Amino acid sequence: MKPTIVYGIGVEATIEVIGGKWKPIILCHLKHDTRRPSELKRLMPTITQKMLTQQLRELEDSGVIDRTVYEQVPPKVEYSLSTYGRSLEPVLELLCTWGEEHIDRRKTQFNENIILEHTEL
Amino acid sequence: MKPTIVYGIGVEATIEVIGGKWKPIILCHLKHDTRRPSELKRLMPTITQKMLTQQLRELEDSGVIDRTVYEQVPPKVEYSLSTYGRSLEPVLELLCTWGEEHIDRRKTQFNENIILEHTEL
DNA sequence: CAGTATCCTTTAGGATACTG
DNA sequence: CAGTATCCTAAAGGATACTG
Repeated sequence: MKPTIVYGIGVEATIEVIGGKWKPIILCHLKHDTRRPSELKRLMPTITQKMLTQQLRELEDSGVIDRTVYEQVPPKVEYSLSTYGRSLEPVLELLCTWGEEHIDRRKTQFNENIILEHTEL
Repeated sequence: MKPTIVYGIGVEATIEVIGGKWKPIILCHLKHDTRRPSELKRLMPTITQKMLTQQLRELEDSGVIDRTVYEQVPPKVEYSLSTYGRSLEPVLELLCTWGEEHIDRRKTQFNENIILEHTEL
């Protein structure tokens, strides 16, 4: 018999899947495109190799991303949202756009110096 | 001159405001209702007094919730989404519903024993 | 290029006791 | 009731070196 898990509200289950410092960012970068680890590293210059791999494994274990390995030398790997992971697209979209609007607000209301690099690789 | 802050993608700014273990849960409980600290504590039995106060302060500092103090004995305090915080409502709504659907999936696809207490106080 | 393994630091989070 | 203050632990995260 499996243990019983109790949640008080739906968002608790969401946090378990996409919570943390890096997962939402990784997922947003996979939102429209398949990405290689080296691309993700360039998109997130401050993430360490260890954290990148670790977070990608956890997202894979949760079933929201797919890992595709091309058997060649040098190795090539691609990550993408899984079929199930695509159900997160609306969530990720809102998380991104709210942040963009929040940045605008901080610029205009509070005169903060903020740069949003909308990197295209 | 204020320092320059650099973001790679919008969601990074969102995480700074609603990231962490407790903030999304607190905000979801404030999504439709004004709540007293004691109510929040009952809705989140596993949060400690310290974390509750701390997270509420941070949300207040970010400008997404309001704190209303009624000058009476015993003291009465109420927290609610601020005008600006209400811009988060669509985000919070999606975070909740995605979690609910994720729980359903885990129940039906993987036969996990999960209880979602949709507590009404 | 993609990933492991090890060790280390930081910080998020918790237990407990106390106050107006 | 709402909140502080102190101390402590666990977990998240990072630096570095190495491998197929």
